[in-house]
Amino acid sequence: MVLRVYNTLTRELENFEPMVGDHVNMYVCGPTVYDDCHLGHARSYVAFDVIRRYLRYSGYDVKYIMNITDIDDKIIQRATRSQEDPLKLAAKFTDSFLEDMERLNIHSPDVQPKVTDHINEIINIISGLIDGGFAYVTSKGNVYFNLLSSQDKIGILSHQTLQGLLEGSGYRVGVEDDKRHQLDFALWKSSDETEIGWESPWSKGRPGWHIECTAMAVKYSGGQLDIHGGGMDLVFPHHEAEILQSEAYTGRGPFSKYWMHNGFLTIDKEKMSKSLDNFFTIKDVLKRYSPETIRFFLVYTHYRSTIDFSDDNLQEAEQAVKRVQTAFENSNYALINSKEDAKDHGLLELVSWTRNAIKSAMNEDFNTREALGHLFVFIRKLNPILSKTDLSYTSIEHVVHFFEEIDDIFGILVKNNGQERDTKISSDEIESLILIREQARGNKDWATADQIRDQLQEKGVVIEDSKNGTRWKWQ
RNA sequence: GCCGAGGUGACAGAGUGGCUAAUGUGACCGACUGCAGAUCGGUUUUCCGGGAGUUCGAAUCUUCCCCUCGGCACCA
Repeated sequence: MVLRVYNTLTRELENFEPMVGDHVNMYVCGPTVYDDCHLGHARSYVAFDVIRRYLRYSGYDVKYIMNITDIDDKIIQRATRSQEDPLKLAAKFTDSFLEDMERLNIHSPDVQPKVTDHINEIINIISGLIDGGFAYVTSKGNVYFNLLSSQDKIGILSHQTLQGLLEGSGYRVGVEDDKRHQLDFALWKSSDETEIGWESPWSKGRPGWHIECTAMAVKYSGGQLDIHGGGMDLVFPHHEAEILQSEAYTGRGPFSKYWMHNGFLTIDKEKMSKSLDNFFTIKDVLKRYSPETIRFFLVYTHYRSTIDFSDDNLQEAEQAVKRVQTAFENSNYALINSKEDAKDHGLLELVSWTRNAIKSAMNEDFNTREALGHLFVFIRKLNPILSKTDLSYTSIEHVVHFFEEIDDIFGILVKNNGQERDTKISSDEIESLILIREQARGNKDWATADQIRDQLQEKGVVIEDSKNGTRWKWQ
């Protein structure tokens, strides 16, 4: 089976072939840490987390790089307003971001560089660009990329002509008057006395918006990436600027072989964004839904499609993910009642069929929706088998491992089973109450049985009777 | 203006030339159960925006039209 990936560069599904063997250099644009991340960020980072996990699952040796932009005009503005040190503000929101990522079960990148740790690299690259005639310094100490030096690459990713770009940006003419061409973009911005800045050959200043990604991507990939990802809104100008300046600097192309972009998260069919002020932070949403529910909600739609945020959709996800988790719990429970050398009931074949179905779905540009559809079919067929009393240990164990295997890709099962609980009742007490209840049930003393069940319920213990006996779990 | 994505059942959302069009959620009915939970079956479901065309055959290809959303130097 061949993995196929949609490439924004060519607007086509292409067979995925890394530049060197099985090694994949993957770079995803991380956050600018001037505020808490909202659910739109989560959408992007979860999407690429799944892509990265699937690549690894498929046997690729993935180096996953995600930057943190911890200096930028927005950070400066925010810090000025709240009279904080910009770097401290950035550090605070970096911590907040990392906490969100962990809660959403997003694996840490292999490298997570910060812009402020790479000012020297940035300065060196800008110097290289100036020396090569790709950038120029102005009398104000700003450095701009000279767009006309790379005319053949303008519009390479956005698929726009220079003329089209000019028309679109027409009303913004004259914002910075020291540019030679209105589409030239800043590599270095000089800071005034009150603003934070670093010494450079041109001025005390700070990096422009796009250059930091070039600096870090080039440093950690060696110059060329296999995959560069990010939100759809970064295609232009951010990613296009990266291509121009990176290829100008390294003299090599392509800067990235595949460009992947995730679709937006909308709310009431409008893009969720800071500027529209219609966003929910990840922390807001985590107060109302479990991390697994949120992840499932995000993964249950193909990464390039738009997802609409609504309580209805979150509640659907909550129910759906519960179904998966219950099936996993029930499989673990079935393990207890299984026997050596008992019947397989077609489980091995079911697992292997499902694995293949999920792989073919994922190989088609990471079609998570279809893949999870296959998982649900698996669960529907699995459930009746789990209630059988003559199941083979080996087969059930296979099923349990299969859930874990698939979850390495999606990350939606509850992980913290061993978590200590703040409870007023011990497992032993629960077990003995269940035993008493069993006797009552044997005598058809339903009143006592129900009373015990209610008693346990009050302490957060859920009782479930089945053919294989009574089981309990924390609510 | 330029560029792009999309319109599939109650809702969400796959499928992109060929079995009665996945899957999830909801609602209703039934099975199982002392009851509950979990689960299973059935119904809602002959649902592919509209017209024309290509084809033995179209949700899928071509063309025209209608509608929605997004990008175009703040953005995941």
